[in-house]
Amino acid sequence: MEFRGYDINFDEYGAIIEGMRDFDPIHTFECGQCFRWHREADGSYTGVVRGRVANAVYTPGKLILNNVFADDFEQIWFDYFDLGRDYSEVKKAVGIDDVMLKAVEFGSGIRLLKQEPWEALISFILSSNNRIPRIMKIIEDLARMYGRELGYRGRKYYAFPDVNGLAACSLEQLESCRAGYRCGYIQRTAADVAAGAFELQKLAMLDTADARSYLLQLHGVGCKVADCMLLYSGTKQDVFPTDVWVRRVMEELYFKREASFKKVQEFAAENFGKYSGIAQQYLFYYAREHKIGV
DNA sequence: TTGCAGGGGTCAA
DNA sequence: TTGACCCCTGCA
Repeated sequence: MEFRGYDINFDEYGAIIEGMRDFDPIHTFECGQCFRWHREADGSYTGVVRGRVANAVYTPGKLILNNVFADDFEQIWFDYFDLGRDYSEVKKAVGIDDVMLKAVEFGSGIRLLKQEPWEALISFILSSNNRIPRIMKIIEDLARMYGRELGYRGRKYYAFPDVNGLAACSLEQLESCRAGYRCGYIQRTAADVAAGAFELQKLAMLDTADARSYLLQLHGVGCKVADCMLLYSGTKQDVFPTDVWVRRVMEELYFKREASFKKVQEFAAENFGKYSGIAQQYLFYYAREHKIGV
């Protein structure tokens, strides 16, 4: 069948997407934006998204999503993989100089995954002062303890716990996932969202500055976490999540001297505009793999 | 083996 | 602006 410009076929295993451009599973799943895709021995990736398990196999031009069928593809996966976006246009817009041209070429298969907002919020609260493998482990533990059980190919997987699932947990229960002081943040945020004191669905209706301010009301959410949540939930693309490491990379690649957080943000807004967040992904992945800013 | 510094951040003083 | 925070990792 033809679906919004893609040639998609379904068999008993799942979806086969032909003519897939601007996608590489390593670039996309291992650039630091997501925490629930695991590489299998055969090089494919298995992940849990919105309570569904899928296995992604990629060969140039063709993406196979095992365990993904027509309804879910249209309702979940098309948006999740940002398939409606023309990345050649993004690349043109952010390829402003030699540095960015190199970064874009190196990470040419990065796609911004549109993750479930609640999961993105909690995941990035957990990311504070923390490293990727440990964040992945904490999220996996939380899902195993408080998420719905799912099965695929004889293995157990777990959905990310919903708002009420986490709001119902005591601090002691949350602490069993060994997230340390972040457990208190999770508990208060879950309580605020469950009580309706904070409405996640409002974020899409606000402009970027207001959405960021709104998120900052939550306990455990500062500028970096707010920008990550907005970017990786697919809510806003004109943010440039800046942590100490991104700042160091920008100093090395662009400023050639110390630069403030504000300076980095202004530079991104002026040069990358509405695609700042995607530009950050290319730059960040390039810098990490080339050990820039270490 | 043990001990210690520091981490892709946030909060509160 | 600065230290504390929970836990883990890397390194001496």
